[in-house]
Amino acid sequence: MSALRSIRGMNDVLPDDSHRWQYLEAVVVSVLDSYGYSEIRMPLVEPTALFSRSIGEVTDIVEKEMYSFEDRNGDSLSLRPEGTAGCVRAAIQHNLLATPARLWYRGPMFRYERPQKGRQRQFHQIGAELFGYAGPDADAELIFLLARLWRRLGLQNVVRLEINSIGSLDARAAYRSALVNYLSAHHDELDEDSQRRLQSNPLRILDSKNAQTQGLLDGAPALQEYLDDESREDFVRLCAYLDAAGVAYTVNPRLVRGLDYYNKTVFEWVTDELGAQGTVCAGGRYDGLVAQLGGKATPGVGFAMGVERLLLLIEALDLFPAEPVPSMYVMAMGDAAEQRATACVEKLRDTFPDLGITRHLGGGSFKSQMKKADRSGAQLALLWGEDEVAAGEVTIKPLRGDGEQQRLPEEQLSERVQALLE
RNA sequence: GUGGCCGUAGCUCACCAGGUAGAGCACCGGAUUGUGGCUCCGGAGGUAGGGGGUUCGAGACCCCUCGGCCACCCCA
Repeated sequence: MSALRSIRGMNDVLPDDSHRWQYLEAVVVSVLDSYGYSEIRMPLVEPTALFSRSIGEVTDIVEKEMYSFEDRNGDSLSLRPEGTAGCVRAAIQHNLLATPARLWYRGPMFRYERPQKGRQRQFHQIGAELFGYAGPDADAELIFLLARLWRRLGLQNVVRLEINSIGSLDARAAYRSALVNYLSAHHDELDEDSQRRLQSNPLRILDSKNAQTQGLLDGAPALQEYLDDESREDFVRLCAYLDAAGVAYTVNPRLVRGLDYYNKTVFEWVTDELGAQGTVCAGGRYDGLVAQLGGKATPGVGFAMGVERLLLLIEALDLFPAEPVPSMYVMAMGDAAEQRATACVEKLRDTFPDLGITRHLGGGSFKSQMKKADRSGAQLALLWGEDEVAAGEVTIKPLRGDGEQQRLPEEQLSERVQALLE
C-alpha cells in the first residue's frame, strides 16, 4: 500500500522553515501593532455567496478556482480564496464599523490553481483593512506602513510600488464599454486569451503580456480620460503624500486588479527576483463593498501580502536572521546521574525561564552525547557521571571558544551559568 | 485549464549499446572502554515516484498516472 501524501499544492511547513515563518510574522505584526491595527480571526469556510457577491461572479477565482462544496444541510460553502470578503462580513456582523476600524488578519487561503513557484493551492496571506475613511490619507497610511515593513525586512531595494486609480464604479463602466468598443473593432489582432477576456473581464486585457496586444492598446482609449473628478483629485493628493514622504512609486496606467470590488486607488508591490509570480503585496480601495454585503455604506481600503512569496524573497536575498540554538546541552551517564541531571535541570529552568536548555535523551556513550551537544549549537555542556554524583558536583564545559571545562558543586551551578552566559 | 523540462539513498547528484545501482554530504559505530569540533576506518540506508507495455533482460525505450519546476493563464 502506498503512503498517503499531502494534497497537491498544499504544503507542510517543516521545522527548518517554521522559524522563518515566525520571524516574518513577528516583524509584520510588530509594524501593524505600531500603526494601531488589531487582529481579527475569521473562519476558513464561508457561504459561497459571500465570495461570488464580493469578488465577482465572472472572475476566475469564483468561476474556476474556489473549493466549494455542499455541507450536510445542502448549503453551498467555500474555502476562502482571499481575506477581505470575510473580514468585511465579520465587521458588519459584529458592528465593528460604527466607528473607523483598523483590522488585520492572517492565515491560509485556498485557490485551485496549477502549482508553481510562489503559487500554491493553500497559501497564506497577511492582510489589513482600514474602514471608515474615504480620503487618500488612508490609502497613504497603508502604503507608508508597507514601505516601513519592507525596510524592516531589508527588502526596500528589491520591491517597487506601482499605483493607479481605476475610478468610481460608474467611470469604470463607461471606460469599460469604450475599451470594448475599440478592441472589438480590432478583434482579430488580439491574442487568444484577450479575445476571451473581451467577454469576461475586458479591463484585464490592459495588463496582457502579449506584445502585439500591448501595441494595440497604445491606440486604445485611456482609463485616465474617463476618471471622475473626485477619483482624479484623490489620486493627485495620494501622489502628493507619497512624494512628501519620499516613498518611491511609478504610476502604471494599465494596472487593474482582478477582483471586482476595487475602486479608485489600486496598488501593487512587485519584485523581479521571483519570476512570473512577482507580486508580493497588493491592495486598493473598495468603497462600495460594505454596502454591497449588506452593511451601512462605509468606505474601505486594504491590502494583502503573500507570505510564501515574501519568504522566497527573503530567502533569495539571504536576509533571514540566524536560527535560534539552545544555550545549554545536558548529558548524563548511568541511572543515578540521569536522576540528578534531570532534577538539576528543572531547577535551572526555574532560575532561567528563558534559557534554551536541551536535555540529552536516549543515553549512549559520553562521546556520542558530546557529539550531539556540539551539533545542537549550544554554548555550554553540562555533564553528570558517576564521579559527579558521588561528589555532589557537576561538570560544566564551554563548547565554543577556548574556555576550560571544570567541575563544581551543584549549589554553585546557577551562579556559574549566569557568569558564563554574560 | 494549456505547453515544455524533470522525478535514482534523508540531501545534492553520477552511472546508462538496455545486462537487476554508486559518490559526496548527513546519519550510526570504532580508532579515543568519561568528552564534541579535525583525521582515519567501518556500517546502515534504494521495490530507481507508482502502474502497465516492449525485451531473454528496463532506472534507462513506449504508454498511463502521481508529483516537482518553468512559462502561459490567474494572482498574493
